[in-house]
Amino acid sequence: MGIRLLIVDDHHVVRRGLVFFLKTQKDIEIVGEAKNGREAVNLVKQLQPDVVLMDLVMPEMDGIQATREIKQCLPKTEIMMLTSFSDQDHVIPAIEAGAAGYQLKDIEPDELVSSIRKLVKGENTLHPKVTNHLLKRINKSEPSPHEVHQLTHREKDVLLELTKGKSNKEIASALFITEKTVKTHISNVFTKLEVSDRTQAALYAVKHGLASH
Amino acid sequence: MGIRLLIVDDHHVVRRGLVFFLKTQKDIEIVGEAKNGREAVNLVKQLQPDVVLMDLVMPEMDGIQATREIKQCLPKTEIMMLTSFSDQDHVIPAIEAGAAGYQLKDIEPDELVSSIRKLVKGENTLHPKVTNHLLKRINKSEPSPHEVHQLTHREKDVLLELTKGKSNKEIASALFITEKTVKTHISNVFTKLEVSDRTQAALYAVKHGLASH
DNA sequence: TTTCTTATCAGTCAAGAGTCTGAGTAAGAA
DNA sequence: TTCTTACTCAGACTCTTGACTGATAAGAAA
Repeated sequence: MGIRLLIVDDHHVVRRGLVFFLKTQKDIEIVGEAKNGREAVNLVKQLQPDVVLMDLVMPEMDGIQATREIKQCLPKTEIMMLTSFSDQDHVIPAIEAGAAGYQLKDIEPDELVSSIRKLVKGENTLHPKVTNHLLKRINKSEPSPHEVHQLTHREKDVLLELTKGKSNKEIASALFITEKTVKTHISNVFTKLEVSDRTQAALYAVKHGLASH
Repeated sequence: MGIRLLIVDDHHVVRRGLVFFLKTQKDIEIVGEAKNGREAVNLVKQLQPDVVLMDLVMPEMDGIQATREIKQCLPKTEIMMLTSFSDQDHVIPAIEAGAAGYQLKDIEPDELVSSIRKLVKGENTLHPKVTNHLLKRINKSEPSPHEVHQLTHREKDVLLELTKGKSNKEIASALFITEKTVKTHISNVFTKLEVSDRTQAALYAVKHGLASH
């Protein structure tokens, strides 16, 4: 019996490439392809593959959210992240969402295959860079870069305007409130995000995908 | 005689995928692979391929710079950009650098092949989204988003520190100059980038890939 | 040589940013 | 009802920013 695999990537050429290569492996059976997270979730429910090869950044729904939903419905499905991002801000949420593997796209194809095989045996395979981040994370036991989610609705509104490069006065008139109120919200945002000025807040926001980078 | 093709992409799986697929095409001969711009330039000089399939974002040297250098040495080499970025800030410089084709990675593989064939016949093939940008660009004839390149070396240094969220004082001690000098540089950066404060400058920098986003 | 560019620094000044304290209102939870 | 949270606003105060003017020195280009 082969490994039933679902491929998820928004780029057609990448999917086609993976299919072409993985088809040469006798013990792997590609049961389907999806071009975004939403499609992936639906197809997983329908096809119940053993392993999902999941891209991270995709339109409609990203790989993190898709992983979360898949692990909720069908927790025995193994998710292997395959992406080009190796920074903490992508790695940690992916692992937290339930990905059992995390490989970078510069991986040797042969290694990719062997890590897929390890995955079904219950072994987790992470790229060295990724492992590094995890260790750092555990050692420091950071409060997690999720402060954005602790922002209130209004604070997010203000932050969004801020990331457009607007001044307090401009934000005030955009949201129909006074400059004083804007200042209050912004101060709160700063403490929640643990930054000390608007530039840092704006950079934080675009880095963590809050703004329309 | 087949089309001699060089594949340039920093992701191994992408390269492998393209090779696997393109090998099925009888009139295409893959003469080599490169994993960054610098390798690409060297290999082009050595192998003299007809067409280069070029990724945009790569370590060491990006696709734009590589295209520029290749077109300078061997102008008859046709460059096809194959990337996932369809925004103006990537498209325009690529075209200006001398790329004759620009396709997105979500292209149908068959279409990719046919656009490669068109390329050697001298026909330019651009993705519809890309064409759109070009038309807009011509109509508006914008001053071009290239102000970054007009920055002096020192101004770039300062801007880089700025995009780390540092204050003028912090930038000053990081670069071993006074705060006054930092202010001077920053003011110059603002006028060149046509922004009015540091937040906008920082956002501009990360958007245009100057910082280590 | 002269001119231009770049990098350095200073002084002044107005405006903006950010903090702190305090306070009123509305909605929802306990 | 009471308590809490979110949103709103104000005054006072400090510090940072950014513009403007002007100056010096080194090096490249004309």
